Order: sequence, then structure tokens, then C-alpha cells
Amino acid sequence: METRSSAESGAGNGRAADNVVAALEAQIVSGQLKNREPLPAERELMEQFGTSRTVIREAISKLSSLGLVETRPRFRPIVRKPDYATVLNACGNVVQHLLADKTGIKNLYDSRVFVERTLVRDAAMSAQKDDIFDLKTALEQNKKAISDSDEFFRTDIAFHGVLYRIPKNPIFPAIHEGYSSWLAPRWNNMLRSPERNEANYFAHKAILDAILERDPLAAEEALISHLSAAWDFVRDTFDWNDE
Amino acid sequence: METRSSAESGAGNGRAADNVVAALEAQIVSGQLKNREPLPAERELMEQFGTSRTVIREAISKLSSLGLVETRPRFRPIVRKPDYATVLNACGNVVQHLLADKTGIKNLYDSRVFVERTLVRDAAMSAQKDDIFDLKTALEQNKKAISDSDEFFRTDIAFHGVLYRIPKNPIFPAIHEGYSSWLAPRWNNMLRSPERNEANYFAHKAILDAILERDPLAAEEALISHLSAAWDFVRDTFDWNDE
DNA sequence: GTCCGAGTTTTGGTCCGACCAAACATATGA
DNA sequence: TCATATGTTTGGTCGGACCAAAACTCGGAC
Repeated sequence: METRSSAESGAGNGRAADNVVAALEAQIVSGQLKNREPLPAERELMEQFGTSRTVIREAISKLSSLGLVETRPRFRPIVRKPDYATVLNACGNVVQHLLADKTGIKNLYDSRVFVERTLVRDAAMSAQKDDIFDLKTALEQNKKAISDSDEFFRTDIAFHGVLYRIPKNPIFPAIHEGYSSWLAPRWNNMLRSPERNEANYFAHKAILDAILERDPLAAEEALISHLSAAWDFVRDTFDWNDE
Repeated sequence: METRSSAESGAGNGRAADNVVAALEAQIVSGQLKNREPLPAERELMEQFGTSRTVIREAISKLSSLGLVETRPRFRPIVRKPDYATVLNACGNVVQHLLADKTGIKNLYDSRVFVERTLVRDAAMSAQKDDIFDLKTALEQNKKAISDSDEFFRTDIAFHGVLYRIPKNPIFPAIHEGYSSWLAPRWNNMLRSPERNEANYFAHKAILDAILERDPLAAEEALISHLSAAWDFVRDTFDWNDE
């Protein structure tokens, strides 16, 4: 009652840890706890908030799940100002469970197609010179990596990544990061080959060509064709234990 | 994806709680712990896993942040099989921090426009009879609520919600839920009026008309016009403490 | 002066036992 | 039958304790 230090946000008293979370949260966003720097020691916070270590630890755990601090097993938690990557990271753990069955993966993949369709349409309509340059560069990387399937896989993702950066909205690169990290593992047991790589390269080229010709519909068409083919190709390579 | 092994502490010895989390996680997805039912008591789990209550509590906390159980302050944790709503819920807490400044809100709103553009285009191209029916019904609700701003606000969201259900991909309704819950609070200090409501009703009507005419471009156009106008209207009603 | 490794202190991870108050279960009385 | 009093279970919090790994200190070797 009286030991509480600052601004006792006295909403509910169900959880003592919530006060600590709120306080630390405020200190983090206000910059009082600087980004990339370690949190004070637990025993120090415990004194600072006049509570037990139990509560402090629970608060830190919550902050961690909120993405406001990064915790490694035996190290001090590192303060981390939340960004769009943080959001995706928070989703990631839960998303895994939704990818357990074929339907889940298909749904996610469909949503990716959905997003990229508009991405390429917009690119065709309003891509700037530097966007075009980035696309050309990325495509060039594709071409050079055709013989190296691992490398091609990376440049493949990179090419699509350029698309997500064109709107200059930081949400999209984060989404791309999500699609890549969540879907990619499922592509691992896909058979790769220079032939497949070359086909994908040409698909990318078709998309870029349509963008260069400022033809949104053609670009969208090419994108759909590309991603549909990719899905058809990997669909059967999964070993579905369900179905 | 085999990041954690469920067996004994073989892999990493940093966190005893991880084993418990993995075990309970497995029991939940396998249905051994049935959905909607309470978790065993902490003291029971503690005996079951041969570990201290501290570890059990930490595990439960982690499961909660993963969305696998729902915890209310003094109640037994309820097992909850993760769904798409769970994902959005996990993001929600972090997203708040990104909406602190004008840029964050604009980015999120832009992404919403981005999504709905394709939603209405697709609706115009391939909406089924029942989709059309739902849209008409939702629009009718709009019309009836013009004089009641609070009610109109709800039916407004509902109309857009129909759009998100058309693709029959459960990801989209979840996204809509996210947009609604994250953006709506920011709209609260917007001045509402029957005039505004009527304008929005007609905007919705224009979108539906374009869909009925199977004219994707017109539908997209109408949607953009609608959402741009909405943004222009609320933009100045915020009291930006930045900029 | 810099670098490195042994020794010391700090600190996170875990465990224990205890207490309280709220939820839950049971019995009681109208 | 149902509302109420009573007893038990159980989550939330506390304080203290121990261990091992990380962080820090310091002195000797080069």
C-alpha cells in the first residue's frame, strides 16, 4: 500500500507484476532505460519496486514475451524498443501451431500471394528508378545463382523482398520476414535443381518485364503464375502425416 | 522446426521450464489436455514433472504468452488450442507501441487500404451469391443506423468485415479483427454525425455497386476513395503531441 | 602498457517452505 | 430447493537459500 514507489497505476491488484511491467514498459518507451542496454539486476529492481524477486522475474518474463526485452538463458535481459520485427517475432511462436496441417500452410501461402499480387501491381504502376534498379540487381543475383540451389534460394527470397520494400511502409518488409521464416522451413525438403531455379528465374524476369512495361495486370498475372507453379511443385514434396 | 526436444534435459540446460512447456504443449496439441478445460493444479504438475512450483509457474506463464492457455488472475489456466485470433492477440500488445506516433498509425492504416483494395477487386471478380447477400445485408444495416453514430460505427466495421470473409481464408477475418481493435480506439475522438454516417453509407454503396457490376477497377477506386476520405477526416481530429 | 588467466563478486536459475486471500467444494438451515 | 455458512483447495506473493555461470578484479608475464 505504501511501499509502492512511482505512479501506482492502481488499476487492479490481481497481479503485482503488472505494475512492474507497466513501470518498466514506460521507462523503456520513454528512453529512460536505453535501447540495447541491460536491465538492472533483479535484486536491484526488487528493491526499487519494493517487491519480491518472484514478482520481478514474472514481470521480466512478461516483458520478454512482449518483445520489450531480449532474454538469453543466463544473461541480463537486454532492453529492446519494439519495432515491426518484434511484432512478427511475437506472432512467430504461435503461428507454428497453425502450420501443422496442410490447410494452415495453404492459408498462409494464399495470403502471401494475395499480398504480393498488389505489390507487383503497384510496382508496375509507380515503381521509382531506384526500385527498378533494386529489382534488376536482385534478378541479376538470381541469374548468377542458378547453379547453386542454396544460394538461389536466398536470392529468390531477396527478389521478393525488394517488392515488399517498394511501398516504403516498414510493415511490409516485416511481413516478408514473417513469410520467409515461417514458410521457408517447409520448403526444405523440396527438391532443388538448376532447372527449377532457372524456371523461377524466368518467372521473376517475366514479373520484372511486366513492371518495366508498366503493365499491372501482366505483372499480377506473372506473379500468380509464378507462385502457383511454386506451390504445385512443393505441394507434393511434403510428407503430410494428415490429409 | 525441431527447435526443442521433448525428452529429458538433453539439449539445453538453461531453462528447466522449457521442458515443462514442451511437454504441456505436446499434451495440448495432441488433445491429451482437452481444449477449454483447466490445467491441473500447479502443485500437481509440480509433482508430475518432479520440479518446483517456480518452474511450473514459469512454464505456465510461457504457455500463456504462447496463447496455449488463458490465464485470469486467480483462476485455473484454461487450455486453449491456438487459432488465428490467438496470433493477432499475441501481436496486439506489441502493436500498441507502434501506434504511438502519427507515422505508426498511418503505416497501419495504409496497410489496411492495401489489403482491402485487393479484397474488393477479388469480390468484384468472384463474389458468390451468399457473399453478395451478406454485403447487401451489411449495407442495409448501415442505412438503418445512420442516425445512431455508435451503432453505425459497429455496422461500418461489420460491412468491411464481410469483405474479409469472402476469400474463405481464416487469416483475413483475423486481420480484420486486428485492424478494428487496434485502429478503432484512435477513432474515438472523431466527431461523428449522421452526415458523416450517410457519406460513409454512400461510399459503401458505391463499393457494393461496383462489385455487383463486376467491375474490379471501379470497386478498388471506390474503396480507395472511401478510405482516403475517412483518413482525411480523422487525421486532424487527433491531438498529435509529436510532429 | 597491453594482454591474459586465476580468483572473487555478482547475478540469474532453481528450490523450499510458508502465508494469504480468493475460488471451490461441502455441509447446513430455512 | 435454494441460499448461506464453513472448510478445503489453490493461485499469488514472500523471503531465504544454494548453485553455477557470467561479470568483474587484479596481478603477473611479455
